[in-house]
Amino acid sequence: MADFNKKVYSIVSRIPRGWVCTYGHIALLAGSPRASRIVGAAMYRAPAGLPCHRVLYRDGGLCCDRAFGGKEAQRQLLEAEGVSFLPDGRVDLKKHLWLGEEP
DNA sequence: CCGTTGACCCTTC
DNA sequence: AGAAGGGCCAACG
Repeated sequence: MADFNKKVYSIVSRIPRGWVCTYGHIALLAGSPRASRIVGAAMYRAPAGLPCHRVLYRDGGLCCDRAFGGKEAQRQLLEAEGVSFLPDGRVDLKKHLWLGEEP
C-alpha cells in the first residue's frame, strides 16, 4: 500500500498550525489503525516540508530523542506554534489534539 | 524473493 | 496502578 505513505504525508501536511496529531490517529486516517509504526517510519523517510514535529505519542509525549533531531527542538517548535505544554513535558492533547477535520 | 527491522499502540500480568 | 510483552504494515538489505 504505497498510498498509505502518501496519505500519511497528506494528513500530516494538513495539520493546522497550533495543533498536533498522534501516530495512531494518522495511521487511522490513513486506513491502517495498527500501522502506527509505519507512520513513524514514513516520517523518518519523509522529505522536508513535513511538520513531523506536530506528531506525538497517544499520551501526548514527544517521540524518542532520536526523532527528527531532538525533542527539545520539537517542544520549542510546538510552543512557537501556540501549543500548550503541561508541566510533565507533554502536550495538552485535550486542547490541541487534531481530529483530522480541517478545511 | 524472503527475512529483518522500525519516530508505535494495545492487551494482559 | 505500573510494568511487560505481543502484534500490526510497510520498506530496506
